[in-house]
Amino acid sequence: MNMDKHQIANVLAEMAALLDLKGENPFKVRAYENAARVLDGLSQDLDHLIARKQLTDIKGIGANLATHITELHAHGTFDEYVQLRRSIPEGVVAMLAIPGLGAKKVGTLWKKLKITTIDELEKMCRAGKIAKLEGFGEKSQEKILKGIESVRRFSGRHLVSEAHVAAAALLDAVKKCKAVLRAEVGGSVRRYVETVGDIDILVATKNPEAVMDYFVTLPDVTQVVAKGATKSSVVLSSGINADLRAVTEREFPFTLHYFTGSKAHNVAMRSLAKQHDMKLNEYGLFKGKDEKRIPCKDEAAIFAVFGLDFIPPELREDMGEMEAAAKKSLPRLVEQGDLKGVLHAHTTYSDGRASLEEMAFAAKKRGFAYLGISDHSKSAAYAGGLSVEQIHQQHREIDQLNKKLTGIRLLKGIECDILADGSLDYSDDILETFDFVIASIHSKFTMTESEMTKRICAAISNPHVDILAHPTGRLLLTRDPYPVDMLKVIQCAAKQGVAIEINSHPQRLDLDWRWGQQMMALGVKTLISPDAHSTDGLDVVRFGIGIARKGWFEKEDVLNCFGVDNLLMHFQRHEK
DNA sequence: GCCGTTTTCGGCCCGACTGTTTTCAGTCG
Repeated sequence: MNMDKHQIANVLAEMAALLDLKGENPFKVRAYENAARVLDGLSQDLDHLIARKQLTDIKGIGANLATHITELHAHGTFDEYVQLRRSIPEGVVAMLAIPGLGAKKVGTLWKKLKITTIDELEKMCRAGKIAKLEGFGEKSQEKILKGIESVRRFSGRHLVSEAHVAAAALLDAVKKCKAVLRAEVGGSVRRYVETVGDIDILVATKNPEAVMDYFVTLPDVTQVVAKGATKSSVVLSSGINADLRAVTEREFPFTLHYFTGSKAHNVAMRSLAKQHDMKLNEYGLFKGKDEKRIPCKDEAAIFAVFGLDFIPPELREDMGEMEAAAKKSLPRLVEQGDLKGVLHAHTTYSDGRASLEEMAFAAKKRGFAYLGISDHSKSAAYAGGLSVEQIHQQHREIDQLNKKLTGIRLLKGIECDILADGSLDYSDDILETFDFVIASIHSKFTMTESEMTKRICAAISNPHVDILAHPTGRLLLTRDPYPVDMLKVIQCAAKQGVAIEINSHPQRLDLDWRWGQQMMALGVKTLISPDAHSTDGLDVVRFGIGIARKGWFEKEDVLNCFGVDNLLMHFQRHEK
């Protein structure tokens, strides 16, 4: 079986966990974790690298991992992996997901009490057997039970959209504490990762004790996991975990940087500091043997010490941002204010809840100069897809509204289903009548990767198609993406001059931002679209902006940062 | 496991909090 890089990354990450459980050298464990992360974010063609034996050119992949990756790519497995898996039950690996349990403790539970599933662990806790185990106690037992509950209830991850709302509310609440001088949200929320495990709040204060007392007694806190002098950890009513760190004002920029991460970015920064004979931690930057403190008033000053431009939080994934910052070639990331309009909105003509006119007003109210309507096409029967007659009717209504309305222009579009064979839902003479055509998949997800890739490439090769929407079909925390060779799709989009959407729906956030740099290298544009099914649905573009920034996109790469004339010209030129 | 303009061997980021211990290992970020 042939594995793609994400499947291989999953195996390597599992290897890391298995090795950890075996008590292997922690640096070996880290090497596997690191390789998994690198592969997940790899923009080059893996087949190509393997064929040319260039895997070891990638930082973090040496001779051994290159062999394993090559083996996985060709056969879907390798000897050491098979043996390790055979020696450790699946349920034991699953126990690692329980907060408070790491490899060492899980190893003890497994070896001493022969526990191999989370269910068994729960029974043993309830029977009071865990508390008697050496190194454990009553509190550990309690904590494990709570941990099991949280794993089951929330599987530990949350959509960044939900986390953002919760984090903003929490930050507001924290700022109301008189002892708080400065406060910011850090962590994966600040980096805009599509799903997050918890919320990190960083605070500057002269009185950390007062801040901690205040924090753990906020009304939204349902459980206090830990409370210390500078760090506390709680569970909010939404089920999201939140951590708070309190430091001095002098330390704050370093704390904010450190707790924004990512882990990989921090490791890179600390290594860089070390090369400069400095030490970087969450409290400061220190030079030489006598650890002379180097003051920095903000994050930009920290980067500047190493000759780096300020790296926006979204880019801090150790995916080339350090090199770009050193070369002064970081992108000027797109901002919400750059959006001139939006495309991809539904109305009552198909499955939207608002009329054309209501959507037009809502878009205008949000400061957009144009709104591209794209209801579902006819085969999307479940969503009230439009018949040819309904299309004509909608176009007449749009023409009338455009005469009547000021300050907003409606564009005629369609979200056209890509059928199983890669053909589109309407004939060419119908497709020609739209200002723009979005193509997307809503059915027949179970195809092989090569079939699906062929299907999508066929669809976007139709000269009427301007945009490919939600290219992987994923629903975060709910449905995996369908199998598709994104690199081939991007190459095909480049050839056809087709843009690939960043769908801003909180559950989609699809395109995956990890493809951004590759898209821009090939000159493929994107579209930050709301996929709105109501007037409020227009507001989600702010999540799409976050993902676009994370993907290194600049406003020049984003179609709806174009003025309406340029946009229409772009679509027309592309059809010729 | 990986890596190298000090090194092909000996490093590999660093600190807080907890619980179970009487000085520290494990976990987490």
